[in-house]
Amino acid sequence: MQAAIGSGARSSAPTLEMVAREANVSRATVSRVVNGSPKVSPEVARAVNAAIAKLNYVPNRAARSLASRTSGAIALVIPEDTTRFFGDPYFSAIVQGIARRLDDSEYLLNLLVPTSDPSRKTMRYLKSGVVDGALIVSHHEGDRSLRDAAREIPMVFGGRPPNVDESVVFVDVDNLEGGMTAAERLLAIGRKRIGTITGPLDMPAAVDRLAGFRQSMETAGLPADAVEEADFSVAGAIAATRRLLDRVPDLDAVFVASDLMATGTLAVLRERGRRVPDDVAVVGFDDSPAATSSAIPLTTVYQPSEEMGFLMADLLVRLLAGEPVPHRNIMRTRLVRRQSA
Amino acid sequence: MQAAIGSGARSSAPTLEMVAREANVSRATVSRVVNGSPKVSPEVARAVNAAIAKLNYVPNRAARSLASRTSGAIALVIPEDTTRFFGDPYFSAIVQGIARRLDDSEYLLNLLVPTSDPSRKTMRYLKSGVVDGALIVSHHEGDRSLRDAAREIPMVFGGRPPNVDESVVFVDVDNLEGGMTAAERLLAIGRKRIGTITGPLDMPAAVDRLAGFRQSMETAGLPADAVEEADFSVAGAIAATRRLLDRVPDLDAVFVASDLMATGTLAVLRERGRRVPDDVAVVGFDDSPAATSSAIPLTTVYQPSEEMGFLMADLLVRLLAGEPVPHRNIMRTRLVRRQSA
DNA sequence: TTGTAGGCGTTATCAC
DNA sequence: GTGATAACGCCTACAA
Repeated sequence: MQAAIGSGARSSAPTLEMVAREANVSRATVSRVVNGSPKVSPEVARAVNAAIAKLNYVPNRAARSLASRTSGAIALVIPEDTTRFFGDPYFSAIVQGIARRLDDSEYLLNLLVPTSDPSRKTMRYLKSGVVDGALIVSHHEGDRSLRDAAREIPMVFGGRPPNVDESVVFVDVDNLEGGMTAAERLLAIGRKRIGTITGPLDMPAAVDRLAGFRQSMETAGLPADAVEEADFSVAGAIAATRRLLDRVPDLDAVFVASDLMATGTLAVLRERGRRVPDDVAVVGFDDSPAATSSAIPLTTVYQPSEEMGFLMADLLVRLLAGEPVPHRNIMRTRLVRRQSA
Repeated sequence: MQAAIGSGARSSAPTLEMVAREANVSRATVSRVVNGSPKVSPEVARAVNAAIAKLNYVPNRAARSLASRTSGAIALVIPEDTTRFFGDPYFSAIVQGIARRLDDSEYLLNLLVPTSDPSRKTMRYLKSGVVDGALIVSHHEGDRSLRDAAREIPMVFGGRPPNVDESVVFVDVDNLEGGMTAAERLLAIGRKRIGTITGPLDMPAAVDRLAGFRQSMETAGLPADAVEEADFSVAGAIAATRRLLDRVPDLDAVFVASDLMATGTLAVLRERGRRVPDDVAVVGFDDSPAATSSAIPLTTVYQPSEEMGFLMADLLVRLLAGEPVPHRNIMRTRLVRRQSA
């Protein structure tokens, strides 16, 4: 379909100029049509569009970018070990949602995977104008520089960054509510000695889930001392679960802060001969594929990961279009009952 | 560190012109220094570099791209359901390797996630000059158009595409050897009724692993009829394993074509009360994190996923630099013994 | 070795 | 509404 003339096809791509000639108008007019300017007469617009179709014209991104001082690209920043990032279905879903939203926009998605010195190189990059905006997923307390950059380049965070002010836009779920939901399920089925495996406590999501858990326990008049911190990885969860069982042998339920980690917890429970949910009930978090593919289907707290990604991208696109957008975008969680609790 | 002058910082970025003035040379000379041209006297180069440092100059990508007719970007094409793609540790590792290689190059990585009509839109995009080259991972028989595009834009495939000719460059592991390795382990521990769960048989990798398996079985004088096809997903593996067990009740070993799928197989075996490896031995493929985080650590066929990604990016970068590169890049596999076989 | 000058394909600011 | 005419920032012959 593409007018592939030998090997030089790419370099001889049709230009605005050629379209203008073909339609007997000026370049300016073609530009207006291409950019959907309202002040173009219908007939002329038709003629131009015909010429565009005939020549199979596609605007040159570099030229447009140079003249307009925008890049038409958005950065997806992953300040985390890639393997862990992509290995967690939660993030996969977010990326999926982002891609889906961007698919029918003009924006390109640039993958930014800071390796060694995250902040400095990444910041330079973000400020360099290579991208018009940035999407930041997962971030620890240390990423203060990234958060501050929100004043220089439009960005949207996935998950509430620490110490937010009005200048940062983020999408998150109500992790406090999520933690309470999990604890309440465990209480509802009559468990008394309930523990929890948390995420890294320098991450707000992990802190909030724990806080929700504690709150429910307190309300129920139960101690909330059976807490072990992990790092959202399977290996970390395995170690934490072992510590927890050693310390609290009479544990009869546990809330694990991510489904992926819960698979590790299930493995340890099995190795220790504890039946799930009979001896120890387990509630996860995410409702990711890990929840259903585990040995025992997980009862878990659903969070709309894919939609969160979609919303993140949507907010950024609107931000770039100059529209005002809400700063706090909190999505709701809900319990999904399966077999583990 | 960046000379942030109010809010207009980004738009007032230093240009070649300004550097030239600062160093008392022409723009051409600065350009030469920036692009590492050999024909610049040391003193002048020093002066220019000093000016660059002083002004904190960074070349404008759009302008460079427009003038040089290259984009400085590479596309990572994922012709697959994103969730499945990112959910598989094998792909995560490849992306990791790619990012690592590209990190100390000038190239940007563009994520291309074709949603609806893969070939046409993607092809248009690739040919449009938005990227200088492309990296293609995972692909089914249908992606003929993508493969043909290799003549128009430099690309490197991860995994051997179907019906390759000399024009396509790819990185792959010796899947035939891998299949044999797996089968031989099972034979070595004395199993007689050995089956296999394959990947989608429109993927060369799946076909080759099966062929290797069959070859070893034949050599051993054993039947290779206990074969069930799956799709590299956990859910698919679970279904396939159930079919296999129903059809071949006396199965005493199974080679599963990916670790991720093997976790599904383990779950089914457990649900059917078969002990692993006592009743049924299991060998996986990949040696991904899934292999060690599963309930029973998997004996598996290691493939250097991260290195494959690194090599893919490396080959493409060299290709773009005009260097000749080998077309077939086959990496070796090896058995990793753990508990499942 | 270094400088000059033209052009890369768009957008944007003016007049008309 | 439409059309000239500058930029936008850099690369690259070609000259010097």
